[in-house]
Amino acid sequence: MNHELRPTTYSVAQLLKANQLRQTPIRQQVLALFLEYREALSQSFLEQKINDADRITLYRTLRTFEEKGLLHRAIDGTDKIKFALCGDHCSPQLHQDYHAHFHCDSCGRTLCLESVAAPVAPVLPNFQISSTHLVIRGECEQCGKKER
Amino acid sequence: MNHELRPTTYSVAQLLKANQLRQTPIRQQVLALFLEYREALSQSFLEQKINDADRITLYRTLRTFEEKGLLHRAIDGTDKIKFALCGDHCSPQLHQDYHAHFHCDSCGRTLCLESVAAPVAPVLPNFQISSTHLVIRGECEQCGKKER
DNA sequence: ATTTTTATGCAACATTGTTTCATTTACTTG
DNA sequence: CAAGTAAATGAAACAATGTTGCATAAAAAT
Repeated sequence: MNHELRPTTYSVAQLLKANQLRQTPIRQQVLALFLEYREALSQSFLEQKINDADRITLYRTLRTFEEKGLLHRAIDGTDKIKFALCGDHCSPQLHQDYHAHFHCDSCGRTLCLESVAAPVAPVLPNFQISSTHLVIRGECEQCGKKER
Repeated sequence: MNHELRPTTYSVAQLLKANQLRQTPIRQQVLALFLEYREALSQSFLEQKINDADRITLYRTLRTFEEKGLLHRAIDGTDKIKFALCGDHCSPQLHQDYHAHFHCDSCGRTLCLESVAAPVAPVLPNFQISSTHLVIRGECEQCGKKER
């Protein structure tokens, strides 16, 4: 293994290898962007960032990552599908999202609020609950500053 | 006014009138379905139920109802947009969803859990919070019964 | 009954989601 | 390190959904 790689690249390669995924340019770039932004990203955002990426490839890359337990869908209340890096508690079988997601109605970004836990599932007789999600909407720090 | 109308139809007319909307067959049928089901409905569902409805008309009807404060979008974690009847606390200016939404991964229905309140917005410094949404996913009562 | 206002449905187009298949590329093995 | 193998990619093609402009039809107002 090449030990001269930069930390980010190193992590990307590590992540791919750990999930038995091939090291391809597209996958590396996609993962690098998720590591860089650390927030939920949409496919259209990735298309803009990686200009030599075919949208079909991107589509499949995201689903492959999801299947492997590397990414999960972030519910943010918009009609756009977004993915976020999974924590260690996610696996191919089960995606668990213990934190809340904040969606900024101004800039459209979706942030993972690691510090805000989604509430424990309330008791619902005869309902089988598999997950709960807390979505918070409003205006983020950055957008609030801009307006002043 | 025709006082021979059935209760449901009566409510529909009332609701349209109260929101300064014209009494048209499509609008009446759409509203009647929301009153009948009392859960979040997608456009495709409505298209199936009202077979003489043009999808563009339905599209605009839903948005018009939303603007008027009659319907709001229900966040259920799927990529499909769903609308639900607003409570009295909604207005054209502000849609407020105080209750949780339950999405059944088996039948795809989205129920408004009037008894489960969405948590109060947590404190997030420098974030302007406009709404919080609690989404619960799993298997509903009906689907659970079927499997046994 | 007539006018005015609004809703409807068609046409048209953009965007997104999704599959199939031939080609290329990454990994494996000798 | 040179095949061979398995998998990823990109092109094509199509479905579904989102969205607007405009002529016509229908509802409300007069």
